[in-house]
Formats: sequence, structure tokens, C-alpha cells
Amino acid sequence: MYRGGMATDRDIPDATVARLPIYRHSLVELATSGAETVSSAALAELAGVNAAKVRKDLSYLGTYGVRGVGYDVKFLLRQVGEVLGLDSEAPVVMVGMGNLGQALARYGGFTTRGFPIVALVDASPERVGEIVDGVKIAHIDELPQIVKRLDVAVGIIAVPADAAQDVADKLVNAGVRSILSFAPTVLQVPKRVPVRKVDLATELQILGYYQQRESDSEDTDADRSA
Amino acid sequence: MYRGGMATDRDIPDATVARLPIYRHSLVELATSGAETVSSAALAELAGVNAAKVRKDLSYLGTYGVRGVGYDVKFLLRQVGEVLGLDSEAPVVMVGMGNLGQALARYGGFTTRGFPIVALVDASPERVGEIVDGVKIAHIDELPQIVKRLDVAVGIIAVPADAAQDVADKLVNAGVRSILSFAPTVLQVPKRVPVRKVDLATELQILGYYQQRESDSEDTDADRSA
DNA sequence: GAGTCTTTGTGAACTAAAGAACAAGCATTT
DNA sequence: AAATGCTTGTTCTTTAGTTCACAAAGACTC
Repeated sequence: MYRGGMATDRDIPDATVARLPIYRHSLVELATSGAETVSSAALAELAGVNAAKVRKDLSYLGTYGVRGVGYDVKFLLRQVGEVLGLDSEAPVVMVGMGNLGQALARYGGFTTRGFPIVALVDASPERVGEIVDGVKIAHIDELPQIVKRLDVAVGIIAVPADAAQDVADKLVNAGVRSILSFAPTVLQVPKRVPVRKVDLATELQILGYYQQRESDSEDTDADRSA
Repeated sequence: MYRGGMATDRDIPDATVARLPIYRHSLVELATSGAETVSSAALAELAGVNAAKVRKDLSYLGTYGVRGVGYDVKFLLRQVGEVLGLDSEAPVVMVGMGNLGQALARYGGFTTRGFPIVALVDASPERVGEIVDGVKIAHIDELPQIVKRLDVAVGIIAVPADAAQDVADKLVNAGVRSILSFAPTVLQVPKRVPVRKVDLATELQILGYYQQRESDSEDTDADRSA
């Protein structure tokens, strides 16, 4: 099996990986505005982080900057994209066509950013056959065939918490390679399948803490941040 | 101003705060299933974390466990809720009624979990007046009055990246106390206003990295995780 | 082409978070 | 009421992540 020789070696720290998409977004902006090169300081400004962090993060991809000049925008963009596996599109299947699932399917943001939603599935027979955003809803039992036929890479879970584990199992068995879950539950999956969880209520609750914390100390605070 | 004497003292680590909603979710499940008490080990299992971490996290709220027994579910639930500021509902305004905004507004998850969406606003005159999920869309210029009248606590930003900073400024000026943004951009706001960012494409890109990493080492891996 | 200026890449210091380990505390049994 | 067993709270160790600070490297000027 092919190993080594690739531009980037393994083991980029998690914290760095989580920032790469942000850098990428900034780089896209820079590229569109015609910038040829960018310094770590400028990129840091755009990404809202510290310049040293930018340099260290980028150093994990190998070294692509030029001292005294900065980084080549286009080249760096390509590098970051490659590390994130964005060279090719990753087809997505959405599971759960309730409120959230329909909402997310209609939101074009996935497709336009390299993650086309190629299939929709649901467990309830009433919804099967319905068409959302140009894609027909299939029954969840067809998942294995769908994943195989369309080479689906990512499964998005948009079902209630109590059904989420079952769906996760089905996705894994069907051969999906990674999972994004919107269900507020901990999922058990094989180590080889990366999972990320987005819980909207959780985010609001976290805000609740800091907000409360703020209103307890209104008077003592500075005003504008950088 | 009231200070001190509260059950919880300040400065809970960020990592802990981010886990509290997860514990809370598990506690709700336990409470519904009739459990009176729960051990750190059991709660850890449900929340998908290490038991020592649970104990340490909970110790920041003050100490509420009983040695040899565990934690009182109802009491702990109340405590966690209080720390997160969930005693009272926090009204939410959604800004941006494009695909994503409409989608999120229709998704009932916010309202049912203590964050009722009490107002919708958009900048485009065509959308103003339209009714989504029982709420009429108002023009964004009315934001100050809306926030004041309905005592809106949280603003959700669901506009394109290039409009996000402007919307954030308007929300802050209107008096919103915290912000949840779905725009893939770094926002500048006063320190006193906590912001959380959820970017769906970012999440998928992060998955892309780990997925790619996996397919480079398929053979060497163990299978099921705990 | 020597000197100056800019900006990287990274070693070292510092901070935050995670995990292990165990004494202290309470309930329950005998 | 002493002994046993369970589970917490916390100290200590380790790991991960951030930030600083500066030498090395290239570009640009005179």
C-alpha cells in the first residue's frame, strides 16, 4: 500500500486541524482579492488568532513560507485543501428528514462547498418518495445500496437523540467513512470512523454560562476587544 | 450589585463549561428513567467521558456528591441548569431568513429547549412581512426596538459571510447579550458579548482530514472502540 | 555586494487540560 | 459500634496546546 512520499506527513495536532478550515477560508478571500502572498501576521488577523500560532500550524504541513516575504497564497491554499482531502468531492447522505434534516438539505451550503448531498433517507414510509431540493427521499433500509452505488463518504445524522445510535450503526455498516451528527447524544462507532457532533442547544447553553457570568460583572469590564 | 453568596463561584474552566450541557442531557435522561442518584462512573459512561473528569468538572460547581453513594440526580440537574443560566428562558432573534435562517427557524429544537425564537429579521424588503413558523419577518432596522420590547438575549446570525460582521455590530448595538453565528467568518465584538461559531462546512472539512488519514492506514487499525 | 529590513521557523517557557491514584467520608452490615 | 465496601474530592503526574522571543534566511537598497 502507498505510504510516505506524500507532501504532508501524518500527525497534525487536533487543535491545528480544527483551524485549517478557517485559514482556508481566509486564503480563499485573499486569493479572490488578488493577493499573491500573505504574511503570518496578516493571515492571523483574518483568522482571528495569534501569528506565531499560524506559523506553527503551517509548519506541520511542511514548510512553504519564504522568509522576508510570507506565504504564496495559491500554493498554500492548494496545500491546505490537500491536507483536508478537498481535492475531490465527498458525497453526503442525510439521514432523518424531520424539521432539521429538511432544513439542512434545503440549505445549499453543503453542496456549494464540496459536499454534495446525493441522497436523503428516512425511516418513516410517509416521507419516502417525497422530493426535497431535487432529491427523492429513500427508505433507510436502502442505505447499503445507496452508499455503495453513489460512493457516499459522509453521513449526516439529523434524527432525534433516541434513534441516533441506531442510525450511526446503520451508516457504519453501509460503509460510510465519517459521520456528522446533530443529535445530542454520544455515539459509539468503530475507531476508524471519525465523528463530529454539532448540537445547537449545547451551543446556546454554553453561551448562557458566559452571558450570565458577564451580567454578574458588568461594571468591572473593558469594552471593545481586538 | 449582587455578588458573592451564590452557590457557584466563578471561573469554571472552558473545557468544563463545554461539557456541562452534555452532563445535563444525561441527567435529564436519568431523571426521566426514575434514577434517584448516579455515580460519577455511570454519568461518565452516559456522557462518553472519563469518570475522574466528571468528578473534577462537578467539583467546580461546588460539591454536591455523597461519598459511597453518588450524586442526587434532581439536585445536580438543578445545579447544572442554574450555572448555565437555564432557570429562565432566553428569547432569541434570528437574523437572516435565507435558506439556513428559514431552516433553523422551522426546526423546533431551539424553542423546545428553552430558547424560544421570538423574532425573525432580514434585510431584504421582499421577505419582510412573510410568516415563518408563526413569526412574522421584520426588517433589520427594527432590531433595536424588537430587542428592547421582547427582551431578546441571544442573536443568531444566519447570513452570508460578507454580511456577518455588519449584522453582529447591529445585534450588539441593539443590546443582544450573546451571539451564535453560522457564518464562516471571524467576528469582532465587545469582550462582554460571548460569541460561538458553528460552521457546518468547517466540520465536514475537519472530518475530511481524519477520514483521509484513516484510509491511509486501513490495515494497521483496531476495529471497535469503547 | 555589504548592510538593512522583513518575516519565517522553532526552541523554550508557560498555561490549560486530562488522567491516574489514593486518602477521606459516608452508608450499611454484623 | 466496629468493620467493610463503595464512591467522592483532590493532589500529583503527564500530555497537549499556546505564546514568546530570537536566530536564520531571504529580499531590497544604496
